[in-house]
Amino acid sequence: MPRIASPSSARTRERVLPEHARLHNLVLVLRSLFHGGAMSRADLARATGLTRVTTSGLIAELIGEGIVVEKGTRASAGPGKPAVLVDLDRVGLQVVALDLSGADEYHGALMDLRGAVIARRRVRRESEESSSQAQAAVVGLARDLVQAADSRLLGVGVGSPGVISEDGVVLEAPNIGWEGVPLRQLLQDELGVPVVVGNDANAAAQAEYTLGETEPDLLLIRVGRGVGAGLLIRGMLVTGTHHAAGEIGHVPVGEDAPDAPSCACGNIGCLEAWISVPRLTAALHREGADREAILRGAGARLGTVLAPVVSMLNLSDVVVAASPTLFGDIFLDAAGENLRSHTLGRSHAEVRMRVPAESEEIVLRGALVMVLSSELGIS
Amino acid sequence: MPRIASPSSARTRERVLPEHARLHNLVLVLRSLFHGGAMSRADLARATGLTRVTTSGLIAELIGEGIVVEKGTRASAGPGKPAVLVDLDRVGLQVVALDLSGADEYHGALMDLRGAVIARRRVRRESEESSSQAQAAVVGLARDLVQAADSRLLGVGVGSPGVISEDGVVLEAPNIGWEGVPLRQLLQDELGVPVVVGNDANAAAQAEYTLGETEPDLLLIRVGRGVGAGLLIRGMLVTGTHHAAGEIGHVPVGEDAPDAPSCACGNIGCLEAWISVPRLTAALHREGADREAILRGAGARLGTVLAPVVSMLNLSDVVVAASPTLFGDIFLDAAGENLRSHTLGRSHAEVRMRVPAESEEIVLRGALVMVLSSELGIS
DNA sequence: CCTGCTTTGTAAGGCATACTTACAAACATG
DNA sequence: CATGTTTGTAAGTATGCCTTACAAAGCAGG
Repeated sequence: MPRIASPSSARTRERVLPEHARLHNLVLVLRSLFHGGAMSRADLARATGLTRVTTSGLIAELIGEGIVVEKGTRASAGPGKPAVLVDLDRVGLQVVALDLSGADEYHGALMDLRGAVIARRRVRRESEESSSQAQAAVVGLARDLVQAADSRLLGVGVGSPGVISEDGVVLEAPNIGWEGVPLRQLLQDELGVPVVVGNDANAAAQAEYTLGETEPDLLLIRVGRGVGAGLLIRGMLVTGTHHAAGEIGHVPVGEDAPDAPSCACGNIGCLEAWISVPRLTAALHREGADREAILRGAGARLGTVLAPVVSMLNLSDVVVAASPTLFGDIFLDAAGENLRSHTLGRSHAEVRMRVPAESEEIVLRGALVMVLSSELGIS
Repeated sequence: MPRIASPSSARTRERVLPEHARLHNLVLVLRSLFHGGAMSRADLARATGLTRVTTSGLIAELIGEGIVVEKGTRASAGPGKPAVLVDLDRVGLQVVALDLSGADEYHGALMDLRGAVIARRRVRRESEESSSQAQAAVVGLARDLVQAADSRLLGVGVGSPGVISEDGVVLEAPNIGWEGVPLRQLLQDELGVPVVVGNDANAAAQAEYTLGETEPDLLLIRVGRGVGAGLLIRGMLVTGTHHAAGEIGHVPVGEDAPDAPSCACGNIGCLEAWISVPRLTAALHREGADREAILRGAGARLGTVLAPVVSMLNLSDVVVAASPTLFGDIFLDAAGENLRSHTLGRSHAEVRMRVPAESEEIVLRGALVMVLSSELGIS
């Protein structure tokens, strides 16, 4: 069962052989099926531009690999031979998804390609966990879910906080206490299935893009213990020169304000110090706190930091994935207002700020998408 | 003479046929030649991974089209049959490049592929020029230079201020008074050669990337009458949802400062109001002005605006293309200091701020690169 | 009911592309 | 001067998509 080309390998600066063309076209068929749903070979041919003959050949290969299945004939809607529907095996293929970004637990699920959860596990994080203890906990969680699979397992996807290299090495994740942990290799050796590891905010952005209906340029902000962001440009993840794209928690904002908070990093007025969940919660519990004013203020700080980014990238879609109790309409409206007032100029920029659907599961869904992308080329 | 595939057409979501593969490999050969200089067919085969046989075939086609020429045998450096060097016809192929971003003139040049200027023309802009007068002036400038070509002309590249769509329509360019001018189509109809039109800052960024030795992620800031930026991520231009990426002139910064300037757009503290050439010049000529303090202050404003962008994208290379008399070391150091102090956190970010080589000609060189990219796939 | 039309899916043969193998040409070196 | 090395090309093979042709299976109208 050869791994289908990832889209990045198609955009590469390397020579193209006939077999590469076929891989590209296979991915094209898979994408069409994933986003278009069950359809006939003839439908697929029209969707991809390939001929019926070629499409049939590709589908035959995919059926042979167990990725695509026939779904019976379509209730005929006109003249002609009735079509046989084919589709991705959305329930027969399974993926293990891990979300390591929780404040006090590791969360994982066994899912099918629809994102339906077949099994779920949570592992509490110990308060003073060592790096290797954390690794053992994550490996155990993954193994448990891999063993729960009762059908073909495509792979394991992991969304982790921190800075993560392209080959799945966690370069630094202070929240977990990791530094230079080759998590992907480690899990793959332990489990014997393909593993892909990525930053949690990046995973969430990919989930929103692939599973939702969004612009190809998409910014997703995640607020938890820290503040992180995932950014897609033309559907492609922006990783940055040192894999640290999206690390905006320590940009100072309003650092001259009288109430500017000091940050754990030593600076004053870091975005994280204004709006992270612990800091915001603490501010709200202070004596005589004006809840709405505090939330509005926090939202405004986020808007101010995002304004240059949104202007520079000409974004129109900003998603805030965070606990809705804190980051609800008050916060979001303030952020949006401030963002718009700071980006107006003569631009047509109509920035939309919104909350993602099912934000609770968004990192798990992102981990699923990462596997779909690396194993099947779907994005 | 078929137009060679642009790299963007290779990354498309369309089916791949054998001929597309060949086009891709042709581009690969051209890129290797462009960046590697004259070499033998065998060298090229090693550089691209293609076989000598295939490489010879591709080169034969390129020689047939007059894009590549043989440059004689190499002074032998070892045993074996001496190699015949081939190279892009760097002096026999010409390009017309236009820079419309000047404050009081349109500037154009006939160049060879090395960027050497063969002919140069400047057209003064009238102070109260209408849209159609400006169009006529640009068409005349282009025609003049096209007629000056004494060898094969690859095409015409235009770097223009303003917001420009992918198909070369100037959606809005307040400085020139254009709105919805289909400049690419217009010039192509008039001149009968391929034309490509792009934003001036984007052109400059492409010049720096393709002609210099930079990271694939690159931000270039242009300061003139306004402030604009060109951004490359993985060597690909970021255009934004409405083609307005890089329009950062009207992001407010330090708007609460006592000396915050008001902007023509009606807001207060727009970046452009702090650092644009006219505004900065005016500030320096004010009674009792402290030149260094003003320049440092302006630089700091730029650094503050860029900090969220640099953090979000994890950039390491920021280029400032502007008049060196105003935007020299004082300005640049202040910008860099402020940028670093606003992005430090725990990131390894070593942001380098620098001035491009030959910044006077950078838009012309960018226009050249745009033609190379669209006609030959070189980037 | 039957013929004709439409659509689906497959089979056979052709074209394009890159690869492998083989070889001639030209030069350096011992 | 023979040998080995490198370059560049020729001939044949493998892969992949295309075009053309056709069987299968249904609807529609006479």
